[in-house]
Amino acid sequence: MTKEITPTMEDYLEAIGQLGKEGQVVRVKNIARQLNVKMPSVTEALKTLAKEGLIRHEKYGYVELARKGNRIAEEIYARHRILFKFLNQILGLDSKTADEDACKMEHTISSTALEKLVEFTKTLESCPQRERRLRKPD
Amino acid sequence: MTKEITPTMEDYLEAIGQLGKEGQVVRVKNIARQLNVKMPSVTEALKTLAKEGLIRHEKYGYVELARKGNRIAEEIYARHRILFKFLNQILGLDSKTADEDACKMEHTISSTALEKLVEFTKTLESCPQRERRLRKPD
DNA sequence: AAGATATGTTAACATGGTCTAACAAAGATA
DNA sequence: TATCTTTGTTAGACCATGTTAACATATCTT
Repeated sequence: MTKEITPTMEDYLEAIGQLGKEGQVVRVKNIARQLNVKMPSVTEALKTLAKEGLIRHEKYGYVELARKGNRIAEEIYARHRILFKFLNQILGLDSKTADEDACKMEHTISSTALEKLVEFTKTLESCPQRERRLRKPD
Repeated sequence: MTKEITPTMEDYLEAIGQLGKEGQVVRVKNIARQLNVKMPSVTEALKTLAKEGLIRHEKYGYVELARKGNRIAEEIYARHRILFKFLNQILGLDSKTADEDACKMEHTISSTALEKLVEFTKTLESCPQRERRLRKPD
């Protein structure tokens, strides 16, 4: 166990986390819609995630994150937010594109880079003459 | 033709471009070493690329980028440089990590984000009080 | 030119992710 | 409760990418 988890599986965990957070019941159908895949793909993925102990899921039932899965989901989502903020607020990218880009980059950027990015963003925000860059993103 | 090209194929084109630029003869073995894969994977990839008209390659012979393949290789490499510069010089990431991260992100970041990043980097470079951030990266 | 070495290719297989079509279970409603 | 609708699963296919092992060609050295 504790195999390497793939970007795709990270996406599934993140989606499950998001849906759960929105108070919705987490069902195969919702996950499928969220990730733009068909239901059989979800079923398949859930099998994998359950095997790794990252979620709980019984046939025809709801889906829940296990402790470990939740940790990963949170982590990925945090990455997403950091990237989104940078792309949208600092670079001034429109929010749709910023979100799409964040979705892809959140799986590949190194932790070190991410830390630097947080630090950097913080510095910029407290920089008196940031207005040139920080004008309304969308 | 003009099918969607995958990140993996982009990597092959980029590697071929790099090796060519270094004056080296481009051979299967070199590409394999560069990309950390075995030779049969390269052979396979070259077949795909040739079918798409992106490279020229005859059995047991050298490899050359076709016009279209070269265009893509250059494009990807340009993305790489932009990302590397930002990660290394602006964020202060060590050059090894910056290179690795750039390698992955170069395939996924949107053109719009990339343009903004160039602009942003330029602005920062001409910013009088950038020294806090632009201290020796490695 | 002959044989040894280096390089390249093919074949067979594995993995991960997706899909469609067909079937199964659950839930809603008459 | 019997049936219809919605949701979920299974089976089977496909594509992209990679591997190892075996074979083929080229190149080098004598």
